[in-house]
Order: sequence, then structure tokens, then C-alpha cells
Amino acid sequence: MNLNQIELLRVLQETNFNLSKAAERMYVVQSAVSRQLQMFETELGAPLFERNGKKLIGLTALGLRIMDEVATINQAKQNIQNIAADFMDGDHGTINIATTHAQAKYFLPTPVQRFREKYPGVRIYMQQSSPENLIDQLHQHKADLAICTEKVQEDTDLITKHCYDWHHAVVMPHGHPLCEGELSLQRLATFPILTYSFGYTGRSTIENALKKAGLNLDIVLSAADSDVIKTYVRSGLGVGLITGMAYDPEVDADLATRSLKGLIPSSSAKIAYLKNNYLPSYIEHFIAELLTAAQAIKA
Amino acid sequence: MNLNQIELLRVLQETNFNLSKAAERMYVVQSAVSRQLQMFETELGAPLFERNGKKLIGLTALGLRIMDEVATINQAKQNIQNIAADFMDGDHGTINIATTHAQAKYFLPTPVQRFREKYPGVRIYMQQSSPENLIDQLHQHKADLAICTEKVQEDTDLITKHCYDWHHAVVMPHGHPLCEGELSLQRLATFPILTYSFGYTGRSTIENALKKAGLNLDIVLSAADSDVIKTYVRSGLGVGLITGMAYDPEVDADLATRSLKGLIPSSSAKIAYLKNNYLPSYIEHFIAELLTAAQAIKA
DNA sequence: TAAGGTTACGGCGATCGTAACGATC
DNA sequence: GATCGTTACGATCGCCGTAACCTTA
Repeated sequence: MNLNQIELLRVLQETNFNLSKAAERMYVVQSAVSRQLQMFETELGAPLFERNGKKLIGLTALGLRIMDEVATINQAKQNIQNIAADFMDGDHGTINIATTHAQAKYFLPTPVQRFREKYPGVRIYMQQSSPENLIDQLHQHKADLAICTEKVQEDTDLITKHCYDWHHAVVMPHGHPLCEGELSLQRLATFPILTYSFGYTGRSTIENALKKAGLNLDIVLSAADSDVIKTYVRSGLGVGLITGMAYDPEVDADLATRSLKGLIPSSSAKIAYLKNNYLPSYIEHFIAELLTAAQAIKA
Repeated sequence: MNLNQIELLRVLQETNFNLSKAAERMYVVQSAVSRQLQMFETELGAPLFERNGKKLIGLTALGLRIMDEVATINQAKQNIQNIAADFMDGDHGTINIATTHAQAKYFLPTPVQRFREKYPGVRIYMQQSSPENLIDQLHQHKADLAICTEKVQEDTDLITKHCYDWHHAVVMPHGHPLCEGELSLQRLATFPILTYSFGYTGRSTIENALKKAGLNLDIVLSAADSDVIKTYVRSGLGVGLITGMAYDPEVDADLATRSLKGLIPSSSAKIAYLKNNYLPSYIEHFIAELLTAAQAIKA
């Protein structure tokens, strides 16, 4: 047994048990991985993969059991390398953040700015992704950190930290009837609505609040992106339901806004990362920075 | 990085950072491990071991951090091999049980007997050990399973299962004054006592009960072993305080016994094993057998 | 016939063992 | 001088790549 064989098992899983693709990913020829797999199975004394003729089509019961351990080993191996790299030079490295447009544009700028001042050597990569994919990004090791707004499903492999609570707000052109008078869900429902796509930034919270009130919104446009929504609000398509922080008093001075606090339950933004994944010290600092920025929002 | 290097780190820890001993254990010459360690440290870019000249004297901060991951990898590697072996032949193998004399003699015979009938191919090794060492045996992988009577300290690496509750009993020759009349701690304390050594089979429970009652026992002899205690009770040295189950009505017909239930709080026997350690299916069956045997005791 | 996998063989590199050397008590 | 670790060098074994071959959609 050796680490390359362990790695191979992981890669095979990621390539749908395709030896050729696995070989490509591991930068060796196909025959090499074929042999390594055979040797490993021979060593263990039983096949790990279900085969149709020669073709691998899935894991055997044994293979399934073992894959957990394989993942553990690969993770620990990564951790060793990361710990050492961090130890060698704790001020350089990269952070991969998986997040949504709203976070990237309206929440992250301040903490990122402050972090950069302390760690100018760290490169920050932001991957925008749909909320449902954020956690997958972590599991696939494409991101170190995810910042989520929709609920994170219970996942024992994940550590989540509460970041901040936020409310939806309605935006509309100045002079719009909704700028004045009572603000209720009932009244809101009388206007054409523009809001987030399904699964995005608290959309489900909106759905639930309306369902509870027995109302149907006339959603004329949905987008993943607060800015797109605002653009169409400007063009008079309807009123926008966006996260409060996406309203910028300066840039959006041509729009009016009213908070929906009390009408739609607050949502909470969370930081998530893998439990068994080693985070370099600078990422821990970055998380601390996020949390202090979150404090500021509350205040 | 490869698995032998990871293994080497573990062995080095176990040999007090002695390269020569580590080499011996790994069945290679000393120069080989010297090189492997160098290569590994070079690969990581920083030393893992504190050195005094050439001699290794301990772990660096980096080494310490990494050792956790090393342990994880070694454990997972073991697990893979065990899972495969178990899968290949789930009816053969070994069980190493770390336990105390009392358990080995008075509790285990029945479940072991029943287990043997189902799994005649499994070899059972029983290591008797002092209660304080039982858990160490697990951590050192010298035992798969520990059966403890003294409290198991909170250990996140450990899974413990409650097995059964038991009481102390007093044993004495027939015709002894204590055979008749009131049985109280006060009265007990007027006789010379024979009981377990410190740290053994509920000795601390006895201590606590007396301390609470403000009494001092006159312990004239303490032993690790119920049978030794009974022997000296027979020779008239005093009355014995042993676990109730160590009184065998047939073999010990020449002795009288009275339960101390109500006077000394009950103790509980526990099964413990390592959390991340893979247990072959037959060991799981063995644990089940232990638990049903424990049920029988309760009834 | 293309795609996926296995087998045979030669070459290269990694790792080992021998052995000589250096340091420390 | 005994113990412990390092360095040099030759030999071996493992693993890779090339290439031919097998099987199935």
C-alpha cells in the first residue's frame, strides 16, 4: 500500500471509475494506474471495484467501506503539507472563498481590505457560485471557506460559524406608491416583484413568509444578483426585494428603500469550512476578520 | 511523502526518537531511516525533530502539529487492512482484550464461551493489566477492547459502553460475628479488612463511601485479585471486601458472604475501544455477546 | 472502430545494504 | 570505546512508459 494508490482511489471516484481519465489526472499513462489498482486489490486480497468485463462500473461493498478511510488519509496528507507550508511561511499563500454575488459585493470588501493590510502576501480567490454549490466547493477542495446565506444542511463534516443576521428590503423608484403609507406583505403583493432566483440569498425565506400569510407574489423577474434586480427596478419593471445591505445610499440614491424587518424573518449568513481540513493561520485570521466585520453590521 | 515515512514518524515517537531502534523495528538498516527522515524533512521544508547535534531529542512545534495527522493516517491505513482482512474472512482473526483479573475470571467466561461457539476460528487473547493501564493498552494498539471497572476518564478518542452495575460484598468464614446481625459500614470498620489494591476493581468506590461516613478501614492486606483476598480470608486474616460476583457459591462454600448493596455505591463495568479504530465484524459480535451477558447479570 | 482495460518488456530512478566516517557521552 | 547519526557507493527492486493486444459498445 502506498500513498499514490490511495490517491488513485480518490481520483477514480472523481472520474466515475474511469482508469484512463484517472491516469490523465495523475500525469501517468493508463497502464500504470491499471497495474497499481491491480496490485492494491491483490494486496488486500479482494476487489474494490465492481466490474463489467474489464470496465469499472462502481465500488464493491468492500470498496465502499474503504473509501472513508481513503478520504481520511488524503485529507491528513493534505493537512501535513498545508501545516508545513504554513509553518514555513505563514504570511504567504492563498485563500479560496466560495460565496455568492451579494456577499462578495456587499459584505466582503471591508474585511478583505483589512485582511490585505495585514497579509499582503496572501492571494485571495473568490469563486462566485450558487448557494447550493457552495458546500460542494468545500467538499471538492475547490474552496477553503464558504460564506452562505441559505441554510446549511446539517453536515457532520462541516464547521459552521454564525456570521451576521440580515433583513430583506424593498427597493423602488422615488415617488413609487410604496414609498408612502403602510408597509405590509399584503400591500407588497399588489405590486409586480423582482427578486432572487430560487435557492439564492434568502429567496426561500421570502417564500416561507408569504406562504404563511397565504399570499402569492407576482414575481416578474428573478435573478441571482442584486445589481441586476436594481437595474430592472430602475427601468420600472416593479419593486425589488433584495438584501438590505445591497442598497447603497450613494450609488442607489435614485432608488428608495424600506426595510422588511418584521415582515420577513431575518436570514443569517454563515461561514462554513471542512471539519478535518487544516486551515493555515492566515485563514484563521481572515475568519476572525469576517467575524469582526459581522459585528460591525449588527451594531 | 510516502506511507513508510509516515510510519517512521510513528515508530520514532515510540522509540523516544531513536533512529537505530526505529530502524530495527522497521526491519531496515539505520542509514535507511536516517535518509528517509532527511528526505521527508527536506520535502516539507522544515525540521520535524529537535536535535542536539545529530541526536534527535524531541519534536519541533511543526513536528508536534503534524503528529496528529500522522496518527490519523496510520490508523486509517490499519483500518483499511483490517476491513479487507475482515471482508476476506470474517470468521477468522484475533481479539485482544485488556481487562482485570476479576472480569477475566468472573464475567468473561460465559460470553467468551458463547462467542467461541459461533466463531471457533477467532483466537482470543486476554491481557490482564492494572485498570489504569487498560486504556493505554488501547492507545498502544496492544488491545482492541478494554473492560474497565474503575471510571474511564473522559477521552474523546474513546467509545465506552456501559456494561453492567455491580456491588461489593463482604466475605468471611462461617461463624464469623459479621455473619449475623446488623451490617453497616460502622460495624464493618471494626474488623480487619482485606480488599483490592489502589486503583483496582472499585477500590476507590470503597474509599469514597468510607470517607463520606467519616470512617477509616483497617486494611490489613490489599491485592489485585479476588482469589488472593479470599485465600487470606480463609486463613483468618480478616474479612474480605470483594466484588459480589467473585463469590462462587460452590467453590467458596466454606465462606459466607453478604452483599454491601446500599452501603457502598454500585460500580459500573464498561467496555471501551478506540473511536477511530475499525473493529472486525466478529469483534462487534463479541461486544454484543458481552452486553447480553451483562443483561443476564442485571436480571 | 473507438474507448476502456490488460499484459509484456525495457529503462530509469528510488531505496536499500554495506561500509567508512563524525560526533557525543 | 560505545552509542548514535551521517555520507558515499554499488546493487536491487519498484514503477513508469512504450507498445501490442483484448473486449465491448
